[in-house]
Amino acid sequence: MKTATVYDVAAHSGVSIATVSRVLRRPDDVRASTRARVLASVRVLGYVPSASARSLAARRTGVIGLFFPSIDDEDDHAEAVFEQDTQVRIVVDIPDTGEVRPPNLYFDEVLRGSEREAWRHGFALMVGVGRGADPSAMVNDIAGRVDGMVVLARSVPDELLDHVSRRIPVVLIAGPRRGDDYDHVSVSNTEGMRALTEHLLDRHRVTDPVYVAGPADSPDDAERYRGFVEALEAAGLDPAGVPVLRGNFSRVQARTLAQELLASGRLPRALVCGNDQMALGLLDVFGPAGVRVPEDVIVTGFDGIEAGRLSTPRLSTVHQPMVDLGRAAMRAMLSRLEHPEQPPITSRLPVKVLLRESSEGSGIGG
Amino acid sequence: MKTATVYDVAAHSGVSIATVSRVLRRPDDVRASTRARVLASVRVLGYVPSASARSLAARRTGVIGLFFPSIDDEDDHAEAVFEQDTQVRIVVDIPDTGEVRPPNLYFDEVLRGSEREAWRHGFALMVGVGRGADPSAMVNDIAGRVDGMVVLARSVPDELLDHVSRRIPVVLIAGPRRGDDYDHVSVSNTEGMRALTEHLLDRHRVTDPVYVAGPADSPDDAERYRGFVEALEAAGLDPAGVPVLRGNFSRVQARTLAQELLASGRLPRALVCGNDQMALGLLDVFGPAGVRVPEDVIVTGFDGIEAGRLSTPRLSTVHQPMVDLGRAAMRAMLSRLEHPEQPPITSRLPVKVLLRESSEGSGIGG
DNA sequence: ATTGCGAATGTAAGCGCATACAGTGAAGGT
DNA sequence: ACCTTCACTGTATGCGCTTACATTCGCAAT
Repeated sequence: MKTATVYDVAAHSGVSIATVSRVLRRPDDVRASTRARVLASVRVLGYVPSASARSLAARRTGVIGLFFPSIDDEDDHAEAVFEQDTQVRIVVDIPDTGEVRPPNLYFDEVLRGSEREAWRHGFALMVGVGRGADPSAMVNDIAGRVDGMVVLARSVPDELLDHVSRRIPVVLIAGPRRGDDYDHVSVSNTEGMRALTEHLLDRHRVTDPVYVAGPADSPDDAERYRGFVEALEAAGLDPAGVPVLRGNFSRVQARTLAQELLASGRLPRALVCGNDQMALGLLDVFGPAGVRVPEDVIVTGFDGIEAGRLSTPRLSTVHQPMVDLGRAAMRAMLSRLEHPEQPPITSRLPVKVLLRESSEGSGIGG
Repeated sequence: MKTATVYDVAAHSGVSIATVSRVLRRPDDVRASTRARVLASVRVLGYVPSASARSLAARRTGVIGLFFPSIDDEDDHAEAVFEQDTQVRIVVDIPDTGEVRPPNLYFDEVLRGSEREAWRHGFALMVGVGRGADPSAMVNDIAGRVDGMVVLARSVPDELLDHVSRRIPVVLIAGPRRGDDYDHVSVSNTEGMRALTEHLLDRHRVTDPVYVAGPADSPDDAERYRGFVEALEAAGLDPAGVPVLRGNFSRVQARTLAQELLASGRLPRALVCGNDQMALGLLDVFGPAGVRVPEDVIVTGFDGIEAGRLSTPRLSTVHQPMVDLGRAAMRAMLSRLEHPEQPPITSRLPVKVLLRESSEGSGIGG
């Protein structure tokens, strides 16, 4: 059975294809009786309009693309599951502090926000996750299918971005600004970290904080570090005298840092981490080692991931509004599609400093 | 600047549009020198092929649709955030046991699995989340854009499903089988629950388990309950004599159940819950009330969500391979697209019983 | 130099729809 | 009775690409 087209519906209900099209797109332009007849045919024939044809004719697709970089490199362990013979396995699951699954909530939330905002405005969402070294094929593919594309962080090389942006508008989420040609949505990294650090300096009289940095090429981390430095300066401390531990945003690697720190024998009063994962990595080591948090050392993170809310002690951190990031990006895109000529807009979403037990002790109240 | 088309590229590089098309689709059919010339033009002109036109001409879109029901009805609280004046707010975040954000990890993971499998096979993914009462517009819209559609649980009414399935193949995830016309992927709910319950009955000599059920119309819960009953029967217990507490899968409501249970003064040896959320709700109440888990009462869940791995005590549960569910669904779809005539296939993914402290005590070892 | 033949390229016909424009008919005006 | 007007419907074109088929080219074999 071939799938039905406008022609089939038109023939079946005795009208022209133009009328069928009108019934679907602008029902009020068609007499009620005609409309009913056509809709009946649609039903009978199981007609679903081809979006390809429509997009081609209408010169717009009604789809927005969303492109993420990939963090979870768990990848190809997977085949085995499908060949399994038993339907149930029983496993005694011992506690461990490692990450069992990659905490990708970040993307998930951005996705959720975007998806919602897109549909609200009549757009569908197409998602792509960049894996491996060369996202260009995928990005190009998506770019050809959509009216606009939202790109996370630095998941796409500049050159490629320039290329696709000649066809469709591009909105960037987080990461650095690229030139000044794209709309850009991000969070107040600097302000958030500054506020958190100032809190430690002012309320807790910390005089020797140490910054636990992310990868050197992370623009987010750079912004956060800047906030840290600003707080130091505002408090009259010399940033040059404050040590920085170089991490890579990963929990595992942060454990190593913690061990080195313990081995060195000199613990600062506070460890300010560039993200939550690293902070959790420190906690993983300090707890068993008998180092009390926050009595012996204050630990703070950045991101506001769920795991930080469930850790012991719970993690003081700066919460980023991920869902809102997605929504804001989508709004920027919609605005851009409506007003193609408006100058690029940059928006910063506010963050929230969450003071919890890893800095405040159990007696809450900064 | 109009966006470039094949015609522009063809003119620019002095070939016909057919050759341009070949360079992009079947590069080997074109002489290397010509190919290079065309690619150069592509680059210069910023040409990105229109997927609409291609899909129309090729009679396939290269996109698979994925449709979820919505659980998070947090929805429209949201506007305020964008109007905020301050970039940072400082909040003393006191601990609470409630769910701060909806644990939608379920979908997230299915999505991740699907997305990955789709791209691996050269398909893009379009996602839709059904909100509100009438998903038909959205489903129809998606159906017109894709080569096949994966639908979660009972998010789409049968009638609509039948309609779109006349145009494209449909694969169902979880939920009940619909007729016998669709490919269907689910997990071993019954077997998993049976194995878990048998463990309690056999190893822990539980003789009076109580089942905490989900909503009466949940087919998943029904399957799980069946597993529970089978275990009882296998152990020679009469299922009719075993009480069932009716929950609704929510954590909040489960707390109420727990309180009623405490008020009644009669705690069974084990509470077997239809999902993790409810089990966590019970723990929320038992802990503060001084009821020890598992010493006073064993609590188990179902799903294997992250929160159950981070609770105190950690939750014994049956873990569903969500990512694999997504992948399996996508595989079923790809197989269907390749062999449209093959009879509908049903596949069940294995589950994993995770024994943790909410049933085993701290001295691990069943 | 011809012939033959595969490789490379061009020609042209849609794919299914939206939409500008033209046509039709009935109602209203004179 | 004739002209407008308006509401509705039909006709015809093209969106940008793929692909069957026709054509031409390069070059080895004759």
